Amino acid sequence: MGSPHSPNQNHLLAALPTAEFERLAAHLELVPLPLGELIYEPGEQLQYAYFPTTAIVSLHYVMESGASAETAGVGNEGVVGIALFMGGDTTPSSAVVQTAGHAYRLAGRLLKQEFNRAGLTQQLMLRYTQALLTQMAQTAACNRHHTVEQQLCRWLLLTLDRVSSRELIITQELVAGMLGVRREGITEAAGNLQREGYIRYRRGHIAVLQRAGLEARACECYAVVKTELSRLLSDIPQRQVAAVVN
Amino acid sequence: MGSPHSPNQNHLLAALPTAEFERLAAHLELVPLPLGELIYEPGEQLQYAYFPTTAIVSLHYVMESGASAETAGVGNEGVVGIALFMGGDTTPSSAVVQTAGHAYRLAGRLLKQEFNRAGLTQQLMLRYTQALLTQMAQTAACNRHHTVEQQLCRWLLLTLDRVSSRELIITQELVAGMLGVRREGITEAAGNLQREGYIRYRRGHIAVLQRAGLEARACECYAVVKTELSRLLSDIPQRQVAAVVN
DNA sequence: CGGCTTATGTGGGACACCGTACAGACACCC
DNA sequence: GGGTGTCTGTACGGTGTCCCACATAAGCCG
Repeated sequence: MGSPHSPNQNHLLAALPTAEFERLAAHLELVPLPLGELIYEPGEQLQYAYFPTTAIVSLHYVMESGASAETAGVGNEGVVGIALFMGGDTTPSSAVVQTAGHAYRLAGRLLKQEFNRAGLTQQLMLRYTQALLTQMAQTAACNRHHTVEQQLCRWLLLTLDRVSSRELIITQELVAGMLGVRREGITEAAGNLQREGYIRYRRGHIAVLQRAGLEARACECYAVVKTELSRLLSDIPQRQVAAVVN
Repeated sequence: MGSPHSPNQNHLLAALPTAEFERLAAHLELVPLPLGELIYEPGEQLQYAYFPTTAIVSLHYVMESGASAETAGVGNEGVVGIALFMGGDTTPSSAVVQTAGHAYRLAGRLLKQEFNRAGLTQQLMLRYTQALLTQMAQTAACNRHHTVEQQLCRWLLLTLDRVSSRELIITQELVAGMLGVRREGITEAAGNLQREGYIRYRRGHIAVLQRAGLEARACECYAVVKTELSRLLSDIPQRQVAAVVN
């Protein structure tokens, strides 16, 4: 079978009540997001919100020195472009595609319109935003106190949760860029994890063999982010539609 | 003269249109916030939102190891307890009074009610939340890349902007706790700044003599947070009223 | 298949920060 | 006014990460 795309692959869209979803559905546009694509730059007026299905987008800040750091990631659990309904219309950070895939995009005006109807869409967007806030706060604490290896484990787990496969297509160089550390630091940490048999990698590919191993090595931050996300969004019933198998 | 408290000392409350302010005013309760008071703990169901006037509250996360780090600070520019209207009702972080002073507190139910009227209160709260998000994202990047001295300068400036005096009442030990670094690191950095003549300190007091010096030594993060806050909130007209003496 | 680009592995020296330990000094309170 | 608890200054070795340089190897493409 091919790859039947559906908005329901995005958890937020899948959770919208039928009436609200119907209003948006016609305007959802499936777009491919190639690795490295810049979705928005600092200060740029956002035009669209993106609901990733298979793609993963990294929100990160680039410093004057050129150094950068990811502050949060967005996959099929969320939406890129919260500034649209929060009222700022832009942010000082940028959004870059970290894992190639697809997303449904929606004109900012329409999302804002639906948000202002104060229905479940609004509630969902606000709750997701709070989860994002937690992710950023946790990243801040994690950057302060945890080792590169712990952070790598956290990052791998969070990324893994957003893709259907157990293999990530990304180079160590790019991972280093995400975490804001040296490439060699990733090489060393990944080497340790491979020696333990938790992962196996080759040029541009990282396969996770033992999730449990990574979870044991990761810092608490992974669990905190994960738990908070499900706490905030899980009690909202998913609109049940024929499950789309990918 | 004494110290005439007024809700208008808090920028958010001061920006509410008359009608909306009037609905809340009767329920605003002035409370003293002593240094170190725990406003809420991780996972605790919030009861009140706090609008600081002279107090400063630190949002921070305490790790399993006992180490901790501030993820954002809230002073007279903001509100403590955004989880109330974001829908989560609680957060994994805690809120502690970093500078003693006062705040107006408001029952969570009432804030949420007013928020749901979808007037300017909602818009203000959302915009402030976005500013808070930026602050957390910036803290994450800052923790990754900048030195203790740079971060101390950023922290001093942000704190200074929230108080009326140029002197902060806080020990180096507590500052270290905020930034999540060793106390000795602060001693050393503060020593440098004092030698340059930018600040002068004695047990539990830090006086800023040359703001410009601190600004030159601080990382860009201070300016980013500051600029974003004013971008998001400055274009909202402040309600001009006769100062209310309480 | 052979060459070239790009990713990964390794090592050495530098530096910032940590952990610990302890000495001095200030401010408060009895 | 003297004791006492707390805050601040200083020093030491240890460690994690950075910066730089270069070796090796994998995959792509002609």
